[in-house]
Amino acid sequence: MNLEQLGYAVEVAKARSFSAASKRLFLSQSAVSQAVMNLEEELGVKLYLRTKSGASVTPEGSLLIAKAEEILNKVDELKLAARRQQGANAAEPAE
Amino acid sequence: MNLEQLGYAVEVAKARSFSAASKRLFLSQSAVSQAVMNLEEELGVKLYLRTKSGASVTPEGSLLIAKAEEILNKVDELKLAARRQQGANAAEPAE
DNA sequence: TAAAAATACTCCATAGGTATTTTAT
DNA sequence: ATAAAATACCTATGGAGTATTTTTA
Repeated sequence: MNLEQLGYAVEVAKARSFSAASKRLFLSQSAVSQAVMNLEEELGVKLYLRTKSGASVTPEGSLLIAKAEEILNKVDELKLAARRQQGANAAEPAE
Repeated sequence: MNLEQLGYAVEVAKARSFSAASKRLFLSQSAVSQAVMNLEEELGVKLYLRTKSGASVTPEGSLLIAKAEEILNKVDELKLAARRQQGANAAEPAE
């Protein structure tokens, strides 16, 4: 499992389509498909129902997608906190 | 940034040493050193003070390490939730 | 049959290993 | 001098691309 996979999975859920998600992510459809498939395989859970008109999140998937979003939010928090630390250090040269 | 890096960083913080952490993680000292250095570079924050007797978390690092642990906990939650979904599906063959 | 998704390859980036060098007591 | 960490270099794995095939409404 990795953070990219989680991000792609969340984007597919939002876009309700692999190809649409891949455009939003500036990736190929194949990259998104493979990444999400690997994630599904690793988790042992089918996250989406694939249809001609796109992809819809399965009932089992929705909980997991929600948790993936929480993780990604925490990662953003971490990055923001790091940037604040940087700034704090730069502002206090001699401590 | 990736989840392995965060895991290594947390382990180094706990072990207060790169080489000790690498043993716990069943990795080489070099792998842990490189991974954590890359993380520090990406975040722009020095997470540890390196000394002969090991590594201690910097004041700026401690907040970030705590956030890393939160992320890893959420990831564990996700994995657990996935396992529960698997079991639930297996138990309900025809729905 | 036409859209969306999956597959088959190829290439490249990077994670991790071993061996070695640098650093700090 | 020595223990810990950093660096150099190499290999293998896997992520992403293009081209193609398979699926399904």
